[in-house]
Amino acid sequence: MADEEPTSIWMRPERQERSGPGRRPGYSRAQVTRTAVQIADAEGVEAATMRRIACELGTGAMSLYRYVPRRDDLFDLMIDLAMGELELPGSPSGDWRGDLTLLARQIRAAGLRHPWLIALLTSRPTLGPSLLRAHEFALGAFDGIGLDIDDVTGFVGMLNDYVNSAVRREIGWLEEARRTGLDPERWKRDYIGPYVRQVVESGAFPLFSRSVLDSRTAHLTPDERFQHGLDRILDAIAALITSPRSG
Amino acid sequence: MADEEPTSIWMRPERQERSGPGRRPGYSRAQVTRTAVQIADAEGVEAATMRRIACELGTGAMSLYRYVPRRDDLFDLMIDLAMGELELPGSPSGDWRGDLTLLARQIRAAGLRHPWLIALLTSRPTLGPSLLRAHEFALGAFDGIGLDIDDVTGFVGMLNDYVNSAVRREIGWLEEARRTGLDPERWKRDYIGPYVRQVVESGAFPLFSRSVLDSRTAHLTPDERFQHGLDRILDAIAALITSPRSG
DNA sequence: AGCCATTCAGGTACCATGTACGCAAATAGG
DNA sequence: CCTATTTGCGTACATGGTACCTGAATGGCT
Repeated sequence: MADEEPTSIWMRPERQERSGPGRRPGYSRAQVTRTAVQIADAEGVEAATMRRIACELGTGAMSLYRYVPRRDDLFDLMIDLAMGELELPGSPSGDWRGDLTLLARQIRAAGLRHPWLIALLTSRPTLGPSLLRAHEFALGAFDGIGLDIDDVTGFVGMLNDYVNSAVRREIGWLEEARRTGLDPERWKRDYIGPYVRQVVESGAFPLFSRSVLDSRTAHLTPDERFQHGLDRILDAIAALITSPRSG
Repeated sequence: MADEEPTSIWMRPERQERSGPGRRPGYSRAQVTRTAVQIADAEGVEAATMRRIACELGTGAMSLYRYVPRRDDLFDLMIDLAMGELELPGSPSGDWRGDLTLLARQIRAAGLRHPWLIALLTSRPTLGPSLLRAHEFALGAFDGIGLDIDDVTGFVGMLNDYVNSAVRREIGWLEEARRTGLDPERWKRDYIGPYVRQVVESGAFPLFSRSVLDSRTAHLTPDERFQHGLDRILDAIAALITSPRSG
Protein backbone atom coordinates (compact mmCIF):
# COMPACT_ATOMS: atom_id res chain seq x y z
CA MET A 1 0.00 0.00 0.00
CA ALA A 2 0.99 3.60 -0.29
CA ASP A 3 2.57 5.58 2.49
CA GLU A 4 -0.65 7.07 3.79
CA GLU A 5 -0.96 7.65 7.48
CA PRO A 6 -2.48 4.76 9.36
CA THR A 7 -6.23 4.73 9.33
CA SER A 8 -9.09 2.26 9.46
CA ILE A 9 -9.11 -0.35 6.72
CA TRP A 10 -12.61 0.77 5.85
CA MET A 11 -11.23 4.16 4.91
CA ARG A 12 -8.63 2.59 2.64
CA PRO A 13 -10.49 0.97 -0.23
CA GLU A 14 -8.65 -1.24 -2.63
CA ARG A 15 -6.91 0.56 -5.42
CA GLN A 16 -9.45 1.10 -8.15
CA GLU A 17 -9.32 -0.23 -11.68
CA ARG A 18 -7.49 2.49 -13.54
CA SER A 19 -6.33 3.10 -17.09
CA GLY A 20 -2.84 4.45 -16.62
CA PRO A 21 0.49 2.76 -17.11
CA GLY A 22 1.89 0.13 -14.79
CA ARG A 23 1.56 -3.56 -14.25
CA ARG A 24 -1.94 -4.92 -13.60
CA PRO A 25 -2.64 -6.46 -10.18
CA GLY A 26 -2.69 -10.24 -10.29
CA TYR A 27 -4.79 -10.69 -7.20
CA SER A 28 -7.35 -8.76 -5.20
CA ARG A 29 -8.12 -7.88 -1.62
CA ALA A 30 -11.20 -10.07 -1.72
CA GLN A 31 -9.18 -12.99 -3.04
CA VAL A 32 -6.58 -12.65 -0.31
CA THR A 33 -9.35 -12.46 2.29
CA ARG A 34 -11.13 -15.51 0.90
CA THR A 35 -7.94 -17.52 1.00
CA ALA A 36 -7.22 -16.47 4.55
CA VAL A 37 -10.73 -17.49 5.57
CA GLN A 38 -10.37 -20.90 3.94
CA ILE A 39 -7.13 -21.61 5.74
CA ALA A 40 -8.48 -20.36 9.05
CA ASP A 41 -11.59 -22.51 8.67
CA ALA A 42 -9.55 -25.61 8.03
CA GLU A 43 -6.61 -25.16 10.37
CA GLY A 44 -7.34 -22.25 12.70
CA VAL A 45 -6.49 -18.56 12.48
CA GLU A 46 -2.97 -19.14 13.67
CA ALA A 47 -2.36 -21.11 10.47
CA ALA A 48 -3.44 -18.19 8.29
CA THR A 49 -0.03 -16.55 8.21
CA MET A 50 1.03 -14.20 5.47
CA ARG A 51 3.41 -16.77 4.04
CA ARG A 52 0.82 -19.50 4.10
CA ILE A 53 -1.85 -17.38 2.43
CA ALA A 54 0.62 -16.30 -0.21
CA CYS A 55 1.73 -19.87 -0.78
CA GLU A 56 -1.88 -20.94 -1.23
CA LEU A 57 -2.27 -18.21 -3.84
CA GLY A 58 0.95 -19.28 -5.52
CA THR A 59 2.79 -16.07 -4.82
CA GLY A 60 5.23 -14.56 -2.35
CA ALA A 61 4.40 -13.31 1.11
CA MET A 62 5.25 -9.71 0.40
CA SER A 63 2.88 -9.53 -2.51
CA LEU A 64 -0.04 -9.58 -0.12
CA TYR A 65 0.97 -6.19 1.18
CA ARG A 66 -0.11 -4.69 -2.10
CA TYR A 67 -3.67 -5.60 -1.15
CA VAL A 68 -3.75 -5.48 2.64
CA PRO A 69 -1.96 -2.83 4.72
CA ARG A 70 -1.27 -5.00 7.75
CA ARG A 71 -2.16 -8.42 9.04
CA ASP A 72 -4.53 -6.98 11.62
CA ASP A 73 -6.52 -5.37 8.86
CA LEU A 74 -6.83 -8.76 7.26
CA PHE A 75 -8.59 -9.93 10.39
CA ASP A 76 -11.12 -7.13 9.98
CA LEU A 77 -11.65 -8.16 6.39
CA MET A 78 -12.11 -11.80 7.38
CA ILE A 79 -14.69 -10.82 9.98
CA ASP A 80 -16.58 -8.81 7.44
CA LEU A 81 -16.48 -11.56 4.87
CA ALA A 82 -17.97 -13.99 7.37
CA MET A 83 -20.59 -11.53 8.57
CA GLY A 84 -21.51 -10.92 4.95
CA GLU A 85 -22.69 -14.52 4.74
CA LEU A 86 -25.61 -13.88 7.07
CA GLU A 87 -28.84 -14.46 5.20
CA LEU A 88 -31.09 -11.66 6.34
CA PRO A 89 -34.13 -10.11 4.70
CA GLY A 90 -33.72 -6.56 3.48
CA SER A 91 -35.54 -5.18 6.46
CA PRO A 92 -37.07 -6.53 9.67
CA SER A 93 -40.51 -8.03 9.49
CA GLY A 94 -42.15 -6.21 12.39
CA ASP A 95 -42.04 -9.32 14.60
CA TRP A 96 -39.02 -8.44 16.69
CA ARG A 97 -38.86 -11.81 18.36
CA GLY A 98 -38.81 -13.65 15.08
CA ASP A 99 -36.32 -11.26 13.57
CA LEU A 100 -33.88 -11.54 16.44
CA THR A 101 -34.21 -15.31 16.52
CA LEU A 102 -33.33 -15.41 12.84
CA LEU A 103 -30.39 -13.08 13.35
CA ALA A 104 -29.09 -15.03 16.32
CA ARG A 105 -29.30 -18.32 14.46
CA GLN A 106 -27.52 -16.86 11.48
CA ILE A 107 -24.69 -15.52 13.58
CA ARG A 108 -24.39 -18.84 15.37
CA ALA A 109 -24.26 -20.67 12.05
CA ALA A 110 -21.51 -18.36 10.82
CA GLY A 111 -19.65 -18.81 14.10
CA LEU A 112 -19.76 -22.58 13.72
CA ARG A 113 -18.73 -22.45 10.07
CA HIS A 114 -15.84 -20.15 10.96
CA PRO A 115 -14.68 -21.15 14.45
CA TRP A 116 -12.37 -18.16 14.62
CA LEU A 117 -15.11 -15.63 13.94
CA ILE A 118 -16.41 -14.96 17.44
CA ALA A 119 -12.93 -14.82 18.92
CA LEU A 120 -11.81 -12.20 16.40
CA LEU A 121 -15.08 -10.32 16.62
CA THR A 122 -14.82 -9.89 20.37
CA SER A 123 -11.10 -9.29 20.45
CA ARG A 124 -11.04 -6.17 18.27
CA PRO A 125 -13.47 -3.32 17.89
CA THR A 126 -14.28 -3.32 14.20
CA LEU A 127 -17.19 -1.86 12.26
CA GLY A 128 -17.15 -3.23 8.75
CA PRO A 129 -20.11 -2.81 6.41
CA SER A 130 -21.47 -6.31 6.90
CA LEU A 131 -21.30 -5.96 10.64
CA LEU A 132 -23.06 -2.64 10.42
CA ARG A 133 -25.73 -4.21 8.26
CA ALA A 134 -26.38 -6.93 10.83
CA HIS A 135 -26.38 -4.38 13.62
CA GLU A 136 -28.79 -2.17 11.74
CA PHE A 137 -31.07 -5.14 11.19
CA ALA A 138 -31.06 -5.85 14.90
CA LEU A 139 -31.81 -2.24 15.78
CA GLY A 140 -34.52 -2.19 13.13
CA ALA A 141 -36.27 -5.14 14.72
CA PHE A 142 -37.37 -2.82 17.52
CA ASP A 143 -38.38 0.01 15.26
CA GLY A 144 -41.91 1.30 15.61
CA ILE A 145 -42.43 0.06 19.15
CA GLY A 146 -41.63 3.49 20.49
CA LEU A 147 -38.57 2.57 22.47
CA ASP A 148 -35.70 4.82 23.47
CA ILE A 149 -32.68 4.34 21.19
CA ASP A 150 -30.47 3.67 24.19
CA ASP A 151 -32.81 0.93 25.35
CA VAL A 152 -32.77 -0.62 21.91
CA THR A 153 -28.98 -0.51 21.85
CA GLY A 154 -28.98 -2.23 25.23
CA PHE A 155 -31.29 -4.99 24.02
CA VAL A 156 -29.22 -5.59 20.94
CA GLY A 157 -26.17 -5.72 23.15
CA MET A 158 -27.79 -8.35 25.35
CA LEU A 159 -28.60 -10.46 22.34
CA ASN A 160 -25.13 -10.10 20.92
CA ASP A 161 -23.51 -10.93 24.22
CA TYR A 162 -25.60 -14.05 24.54
CA VAL A 163 -24.86 -15.28 21.04
CA ASN A 164 -21.16 -14.62 21.41
CA SER A 165 -20.79 -16.37 24.69
CA ALA A 166 -23.06 -19.27 23.73
CA VAL A 167 -21.16 -19.95 20.54
CA ARG A 168 -17.89 -19.54 22.34
CA ARG A 169 -18.93 -22.13 24.90
CA GLU A 170 -20.03 -24.40 22.12
CA ILE A 171 -16.72 -24.37 20.30
CA GLY A 172 -14.35 -23.15 23.01
CA TRP A 173 -13.01 -26.45 24.20
CA LEU A 174 -13.01 -27.98 20.76
CA GLU A 175 -10.85 -25.14 19.53
CA GLU A 176 -8.58 -25.39 22.52
CA ALA A 177 -8.13 -29.08 21.83
CA ARG A 178 -7.29 -28.42 18.20
CA ARG A 179 -4.82 -25.70 19.12
CA THR A 180 -2.92 -28.02 21.42
CA GLY A 181 -2.93 -30.72 18.79
CA LEU A 182 -4.85 -33.36 20.72
CA ASP A 183 -7.97 -34.91 19.32
CA PRO A 184 -11.05 -33.55 21.11
CA GLU A 185 -12.07 -36.83 22.67
CA ARG A 186 -8.69 -37.41 24.22
CA TRP A 187 -8.46 -33.79 25.24
CA LYS A 188 -11.73 -33.86 27.11
CA ARG A 189 -10.86 -37.14 28.79
CA ASP A 190 -7.26 -36.46 29.76
CA TYR A 191 -6.94 -32.72 29.89
CA ILE A 192 -9.99 -30.94 31.22
CA GLY A 193 -12.04 -33.87 32.49
CA PRO A 194 -9.79 -34.87 35.37
CA TYR A 195 -9.57 -31.30 36.57
CA VAL A 196 -13.31 -30.71 36.64
CA ARG A 197 -13.74 -34.05 38.36
CA GLN A 198 -11.19 -33.06 40.94
CA VAL A 199 -12.92 -29.73 41.54
CA VAL A 200 -16.28 -31.41 41.91
CA GLU A 201 -14.94 -34.11 44.21
CA SER A 202 -13.12 -31.59 46.37
CA GLY A 203 -16.50 -30.25 47.44
CA ALA A 204 -15.11 -26.74 47.63
CA PHE A 205 -17.55 -25.35 45.08
CA PRO A 206 -20.87 -27.05 45.73
CA LEU A 207 -23.01 -24.85 43.50
CA PHE A 208 -20.62 -25.08 40.60
CA SER A 209 -20.59 -28.82 41.10
CA ARG A 210 -24.35 -28.89 41.09
CA SER A 211 -24.41 -26.91 37.85
CA VAL A 212 -22.16 -29.56 36.34
CA LEU A 213 -23.89 -32.62 37.76
CA ASP A 214 -27.55 -31.61 37.86
CA SER A 215 -27.74 -29.67 34.63
CA ARG A 216 -30.65 -30.65 32.46
CA THR A 217 -29.71 -28.44 29.53
CA ALA A 218 -26.46 -30.36 29.27
CA HIS A 219 -28.41 -33.27 27.86
CA LEU A 220 -30.01 -31.25 25.11
CA THR A 221 -28.58 -31.11 21.61
CA PRO A 222 -26.42 -28.05 20.94
CA ASP A 223 -29.19 -26.61 18.78
CA GLU A 224 -31.75 -27.02 21.51
CA ARG A 225 -29.44 -25.62 24.14
CA PHE A 226 -28.77 -22.54 22.07
CA GLN A 227 -32.44 -22.02 21.40
CA HIS A 228 -33.28 -22.48 25.06
CA GLY A 229 -30.85 -19.80 26.16
CA LEU A 230 -31.95 -17.54 23.35
CA ASP A 231 -35.57 -17.83 24.44
CA ARG A 232 -34.60 -16.74 27.91
CA ILE A 233 -32.83 -13.67 26.57
CA LEU A 234 -35.81 -12.80 24.43
CA ASP A 235 -38.06 -13.35 27.46
CA ALA A 236 -35.89 -10.93 29.39
CA ILE A 237 -36.11 -8.34 26.66
CA ALA A 238 -39.87 -8.78 26.44
CA ALA A 239 -40.12 -8.28 30.17
CA LEU A 240 -38.01 -5.13 30.03
CA ILE A 241 -40.11 -3.70 27.21
CA THR A 242 -43.29 -3.88 29.23
CA SER A 243 -42.09 -3.52 32.80
CA PRO A 244 -41.11 -0.29 34.54
CA ARG A 245 -37.41 0.33 34.86
CA SER A 246 -35.45 0.80 38.02
CA GLY A 247 -33.11 3.69 38.64
CA MET B 1 8.99 -28.72 34.26
CA ALA B 2 9.17 -32.45 34.13
CA ASP B 3 8.20 -34.49 31.12
CA GLU B 4 4.67 -35.18 32.23
CA GLU B 5 2.03 -35.39 29.59
CA PRO B 6 0.30 -32.10 28.88
CA THR B 7 -2.51 -31.31 31.26
CA SER B 8 -4.25 -28.30 32.74
CA ILE B 9 -2.01 -25.95 34.69
CA TRP B 10 -4.33 -26.40 37.65
CA MET B 11 -3.40 -30.05 37.76
CA ARG B 12 0.30 -29.23 37.74
CA PRO B 13 1.04 -27.49 41.01
CA GLU B 14 4.37 -25.90 41.56
CA ARG B 15 7.07 -28.24 42.75
CA GLN B 16 6.75 -28.46 46.50
CA GLU B 17 9.32 -27.47 49.06
CA ARG B 18 11.30 -30.65 49.55
CA SER B 19 14.22 -31.77 51.60
CA GLY B 20 16.29 -33.76 49.15
CA PRO B 21 19.47 -32.83 47.38
CA GLY B 22 19.66 -30.32 44.57
CA ARG B 23 19.87 -26.62 44.13
CA ARG B 24 17.09 -24.51 45.68
CA PRO B 25 14.76 -22.61 43.34
CA GLY B 26 15.56 -18.92 43.16
CA TYR B 27 12.10 -17.81 42.07
CA SER B 28 8.53 -19.02 42.25
CA ARG B 29 5.54 -19.46 40.03
CA ALA B 30 3.73 -16.69 41.90
CA GLN B 31 6.69 -14.36 41.45
CA VAL B 32 6.83 -15.01 37.72
CA THR B 33 3.10 -14.44 37.47
CA ARG B 34 3.25 -11.21 39.44
CA THR B 35 6.01 -9.87 37.23
CA ALA B 36 4.10 -10.78 34.10
CA VAL B 37 1.04 -8.98 35.45
CA GLN B 38 3.03 -5.86 36.25
CA ILE B 39 4.48 -5.68 32.77
CA ALA B 40 1.12 -6.38 31.14
CA ASP B 41 -0.53 -3.67 33.24
CA ALA B 42 2.05 -1.10 32.24
CA GLU B 43 2.68 -1.98 28.61
CA GLY B 44 0.07 -4.49 27.49
CA VAL B 45 0.09 -8.27 27.37
CA GLU B 46 2.10 -8.34 24.21
CA ALA B 47 4.98 -6.78 26.15
CA ALA B 48 4.94 -9.57 28.73
CA THR B 49 7.21 -11.87 26.76
CA MET B 50 9.23 -14.60 28.37
CA ARG B 51 12.45 -12.68 27.79
CA ARG B 52 11.02 -9.49 29.18
CA ILE B 53 9.64 -11.14 32.30
CA ALA B 54 12.93 -12.90 32.89
CA CYS B 55 14.86 -9.69 32.38
CA GLU B 56 12.65 -7.94 34.92
CA LEU B 57 13.42 -10.73 37.37
CA GLY B 58 17.11 -10.45 36.58
CA THR B 59 17.39 -13.90 35.11
CA GLY B 60 17.37 -15.68 31.74
CA ALA B 61 14.32 -16.49 29.68
CA MET B 62 14.69 -20.23 29.94
CA SER B 63 14.69 -20.15 33.69
CA LEU B 64 11.01 -19.32 33.68
CA TYR B 65 10.24 -22.73 32.28
CA ARG B 66 11.16 -24.22 35.63
CA TYR B 67 8.08 -22.55 37.04
CA VAL B 68 5.62 -22.36 34.15
CA PRO B 69 5.13 -25.13 31.59
CA ARG B 70 4.18 -22.94 28.67
CA ARG B 71 3.40 -19.32 27.98
CA ASP B 72 -0.29 -20.03 27.58
CA ASP B 73 -0.38 -21.42 31.08
CA LEU B 74 1.11 -18.18 32.29
CA PHE B 75 -1.96 -16.44 30.88
CA ASP B 76 -4.17 -18.68 32.98
CA LEU B 77 -2.10 -17.85 36.02
CA MET B 78 -2.32 -14.12 35.30
CA ILE B 79 -6.08 -14.36 34.97
CA ASP B 80 -6.32 -16.12 38.27
CA LEU B 81 -4.06 -13.65 40.01
CA ALA B 82 -6.25 -10.78 38.84
CA MET B 83 -9.47 -12.56 39.75
CA GLY B 84 -8.02 -13.25 43.16
CA GLU B 85 -8.02 -9.51 43.81
CA LEU B 86 -11.81 -9.35 43.92
CA GLU B 87 -12.91 -8.27 47.36
CA LEU B 88 -15.88 -10.46 48.09
CA PRO B 89 -17.44 -11.47 51.40
CA GLY B 90 -17.09 -15.12 52.31
CA SER B 91 -20.63 -15.84 51.26
CA PRO B 92 -23.51 -13.97 49.65
CA SER B 93 -25.68 -11.80 51.86
CA GLY B 94 -29.10 -13.03 50.76
CA ASP B 95 -29.76 -9.85 48.78
CA TRP B 96 -29.00 -11.16 45.32
CA ARG B 97 -29.26 -7.78 43.68
CA GLY B 98 -26.77 -6.23 46.04
CA ASP B 99 -24.42 -9.20 45.82
CA LEU B 100 -24.37 -9.22 42.05
CA THR B 101 -23.88 -5.46 41.94
CA LEU B 102 -20.89 -5.84 44.21
CA LEU B 103 -19.48 -8.66 42.13
CA ALA B 104 -19.99 -6.81 38.86
CA ARG B 105 -18.29 -3.68 40.20
CA GLN B 106 -15.38 -5.70 41.49
CA ILE B 107 -14.88 -7.44 38.17
CA ARG B 108 -15.09 -4.12 36.36
CA ALA B 109 -12.53 -2.61 38.71
CA ALA B 110 -10.17 -5.51 38.11
CA GLY B 111 -10.75 -5.23 34.38
CA LEU B 112 -9.81 -1.55 34.45
CA ARG B 113 -6.77 -2.15 36.64
CA HIS B 114 -5.64 -4.92 34.30
CA PRO B 115 -6.75 -3.91 30.82
CA TRP B 116 -5.75 -7.30 29.42
CA LEU B 117 -7.91 -9.27 31.85
CA ILE B 118 -11.21 -9.38 30.02
CA ALA B 119 -9.57 -10.11 26.69
CA LEU B 120 -7.69 -13.08 28.11
CA LEU B 121 -10.66 -14.24 30.13
CA THR B 122 -12.91 -14.43 27.09
CA SER B 123 -10.28 -15.76 24.74
CA ARG B 124 -9.53 -19.00 26.59
CA PRO B 125 -11.70 -21.32 28.64
CA THR B 126 -9.98 -21.43 32.01
CA LEU B 127 -11.25 -22.41 35.43
CA GLY B 128 -8.74 -21.33 38.02
CA PRO B 129 -9.55 -21.33 41.71
CA SER B 130 -10.16 -17.59 41.96
CA LEU B 131 -12.47 -17.68 38.99
CA LEU B 132 -14.31 -20.60 40.50
CA ARG B 133 -14.62 -18.68 43.74
CA ALA B 134 -16.17 -15.68 41.98
CA HIS B 135 -18.45 -17.96 40.01
CA GLU B 136 -19.51 -19.77 43.14
CA PHE B 137 -20.26 -16.45 44.80
CA ALA B 138 -22.45 -15.46 41.88
CA LEU B 139 -24.31 -18.76 41.93
CA GLY B 140 -24.69 -18.46 45.69
CA ALA B 141 -26.40 -15.09 45.36
CA PHE B 142 -29.46 -16.93 44.04
CA ASP B 143 -29.37 -19.65 46.64
CA GLY B 144 -32.47 -20.15 48.71
CA ILE B 145 -34.86 -18.57 46.20
CA GLY B 146 -35.81 -21.98 44.92
CA LEU B 147 -34.58 -21.57 41.38
CA ASP B 148 -33.52 -24.27 38.98
CA ILE B 149 -29.73 -24.60 38.81
CA ASP B 150 -29.82 -24.17 35.02
CA ASP B 151 -31.74 -20.93 35.41
CA VAL B 152 -29.23 -19.68 37.92
CA THR B 153 -26.38 -20.57 35.59
CA GLY B 154 -28.16 -18.65 32.86
CA PHE B 155 -28.55 -15.57 35.04
CA VAL B 156 -24.93 -15.64 36.07
CA GLY B 157 -24.03 -15.97 32.42
CA MET B 158 -26.08 -12.90 31.56
CA LEU B 159 -24.36 -10.91 34.25
CA ASN B 160 -20.93 -12.07 33.17
CA ASP B 161 -21.63 -11.36 29.54
CA TYR B 162 -22.75 -7.87 30.39
CA VAL B 163 -19.74 -7.08 32.54
CA ASN B 164 -17.34 -8.46 29.98
CA SER B 165 -18.77 -6.58 27.08
CA ALA B 166 -19.27 -3.36 29.03
CA VAL B 167 -15.68 -3.33 30.25
CA ARG B 168 -14.46 -4.26 26.83
CA ARG B 169 -16.33 -1.34 25.32
CA GLU B 170 -14.93 0.90 28.01
CA ILE B 171 -11.32 0.06 27.31
CA GLY B 172 -11.51 -1.42 23.82
CA TRP B 173 -10.56 1.62 21.83
CA LEU B 174 -8.08 2.85 24.36
CA GLU B 175 -6.27 -0.46 24.16
CA GLU B 176 -6.40 -0.47 20.38
CA ALA B 177 -4.86 2.99 20.35
CA ARG B 178 -2.10 1.91 22.70
CA ARG B 179 -1.39 -1.19 20.62
CA THR B 180 -0.92 0.86 17.49
CA GLY B 181 1.26 3.32 19.34
CA LEU B 182 -0.86 6.40 18.85
CA ASP B 183 -2.00 8.46 21.79
CA PRO B 184 -5.69 7.88 22.44
CA GLU B 185 -6.80 11.41 21.64
CA ARG B 186 -5.13 11.41 18.27
CA TRP B 187 -6.33 7.90 17.59
CA LYS B 188 -9.96 8.76 18.20
CA ARG B 189 -9.70 11.91 16.12
CA ASP B 190 -7.75 10.60 13.15
CA TYR B 191 -8.37 6.89 13.10
CA ILE B 192 -11.85 5.88 14.13
CA GLY B 193 -13.58 9.27 14.20
CA PRO B 194 -13.48 9.99 10.48
CA TYR B 195 -14.82 6.56 9.67
CA VAL B 196 -17.78 6.77 12.02
CA ARG B 197 -18.50 10.23 10.73
CA GLN B 198 -18.44 8.94 7.18
CA VAL B 199 -20.78 6.09 8.07
CA VAL B 200 -23.19 8.44 9.78
CA GLU B 201 -23.09 10.97 6.95
CA SER B 202 -23.61 8.30 4.32
CA GLY B 203 -27.09 7.78 5.72
CA ALA B 204 -26.89 4.07 4.97
CA PHE B 205 -27.39 3.03 8.58
CA PRO B 206 -29.94 5.42 10.05
CA LEU B 207 -30.58 3.54 13.30
CA PHE B 208 -26.90 3.05 14.00
CA SER B 209 -26.43 6.75 13.32
CA ARG B 210 -29.23 7.58 15.68
CA SER B 211 -27.64 5.44 18.38
CA VAL B 212 -24.45 7.43 17.94
CA LEU B 213 -26.00 10.88 17.71
CA ASP B 214 -29.01 10.67 20.01
CA SER B 215 -27.51 8.57 22.77
CA ARG B 216 -28.12 9.95 26.21
CA THR B 217 -26.02 7.39 28.05
CA ALA B 218 -23.02 8.58 26.05
CA HIS B 219 -23.01 11.72 28.16
CA LEU B 220 -22.88 9.87 31.45
CA THR B 221 -19.64 9.18 33.26
CA PRO B 222 -18.24 5.70 32.66
CA ASP B 223 -19.25 4.71 36.18
CA GLU B 224 -22.81 5.85 35.65
CA ARG B 225 -23.02 4.20 32.27
CA PHE B 226 -21.82 0.89 33.67
CA GLN B 227 -24.27 1.09 36.55
CA HIS B 228 -27.09 1.98 34.21
CA GLY B 229 -26.52 -1.04 32.03
CA LEU B 230 -26.04 -3.23 35.07
CA ASP B 231 -29.38 -2.13 36.48
CA ARG B 232 -31.07 -3.13 33.26
CA ILE B 233 -29.53 -6.59 33.41
CA LEU B 234 -30.60 -6.99 37.00
CA ASP B 235 -34.08 -5.78 36.05
CA ALA B 236 -34.16 -8.41 33.37
CA ILE B 237 -33.13 -11.12 35.81
CA ALA B 238 -35.70 -9.93 38.32
CA ALA B 239 -38.37 -10.09 35.64
CA LEU B 240 -37.35 -13.61 34.66
CA ILE B 241 -37.43 -14.77 38.26
CA THR B 242 -41.04 -13.78 38.73
CA SER B 243 -42.49 -14.13 35.24
CA PRO B 244 -43.45 -17.38 33.54
CA ARG B 245 -41.05 -18.73 30.98
CA SER B 246 -41.70 -19.29 27.33
CA GLY B 247 -40.96 -22.54 25.52
C1' DA C 1 35.32 -33.85 54.82
C1' DG C 2 34.43 -35.51 50.29
C1' DC C 3 31.62 -37.66 46.75
C1' DC C 4 27.40 -37.84 44.13
C1' DA C 5 22.72 -37.77 42.64
C1' DT C 6 19.65 -34.25 41.93
C1' DT C 7 17.92 -29.89 40.81
C1' DC C 8 18.16 -25.16 39.09
C1' DA C 9 20.32 -21.25 35.98
C1' DG C 10 20.57 -19.72 31.77
C1' DG C 11 23.41 -19.42 27.26
C1' DT C 12 22.98 -20.92 22.64
C1' DA C 13 20.34 -22.18 18.95
C1' DC C 14 16.42 -23.11 15.93
C1' DC C 15 12.34 -22.09 13.75
C1' DA C 16 8.30 -19.22 12.73
C1' DT C 17 6.40 -14.84 12.26
C1' DG C 18 5.36 -9.85 10.49
C1' DT C 19 7.14 -6.71 7.52
C1' DA C 20 10.73 -2.86 5.58
C1' DC C 21 13.40 -2.37 1.51
C1' DG C 22 14.80 -2.64 -3.01
C1' DC C 23 14.96 -4.21 -7.54
C1' DA C 24 13.16 -6.71 -11.55
C1' DA C 25 9.19 -7.37 -14.44
C1' DA C 26 5.12 -5.87 -16.61
C1' DT C 27 2.23 -2.33 -18.71
C1' DA C 28 0.18 1.67 -21.35
C1' DG C 29 0.90 6.14 -23.26
C1' DG C 30 3.93 9.11 -25.84
C1' DC D 1 10.77 2.01 -28.40
C1' DC D 2 11.25 4.72 -24.39
C1' DT D 3 9.60 5.97 -19.90
C1' DA D 4 6.75 6.59 -15.92
C1' DT D 5 4.28 3.81 -13.06
C1' DT D 6 2.75 -0.08 -10.63
C1' DT D 7 2.99 -4.92 -9.23
C1' DG D 8 5.76 -9.29 -7.89
C1' DC D 9 8.55 -10.97 -4.65
C1' DG D 10 13.36 -12.35 -2.89
C1' DT D 11 16.22 -10.92 0.84
C1' DA D 12 16.84 -9.49 5.36
C1' DC D 13 15.94 -8.21 10.04
C1' DA D 14 13.81 -8.01 14.55
C1' DT D 15 11.17 -10.49 17.75
C1' DG D 16 8.89 -14.31 19.57
C1' DG D 17 8.48 -19.27 21.96
C1' DT D 18 11.09 -22.88 23.46
C1' DA D 19 14.34 -27.47 22.92
C1' DC D 20 18.68 -28.73 24.45
C1' DC D 21 22.81 -28.77 27.03
C1' DT D 22 26.38 -27.45 30.17
C1' DG D 23 27.71 -25.88 34.51
C1' DA D 24 26.70 -24.51 39.19
C1' DA D 25 24.60 -25.18 43.55
C1' DT D 26 22.87 -28.26 47.26
C1' DG D 27 22.12 -31.74 50.81
C1' DG D 28 22.61 -36.63 52.14
C1' DC D 29 25.61 -40.31 52.27
C1' DT D 30 29.89 -42.74 53.32
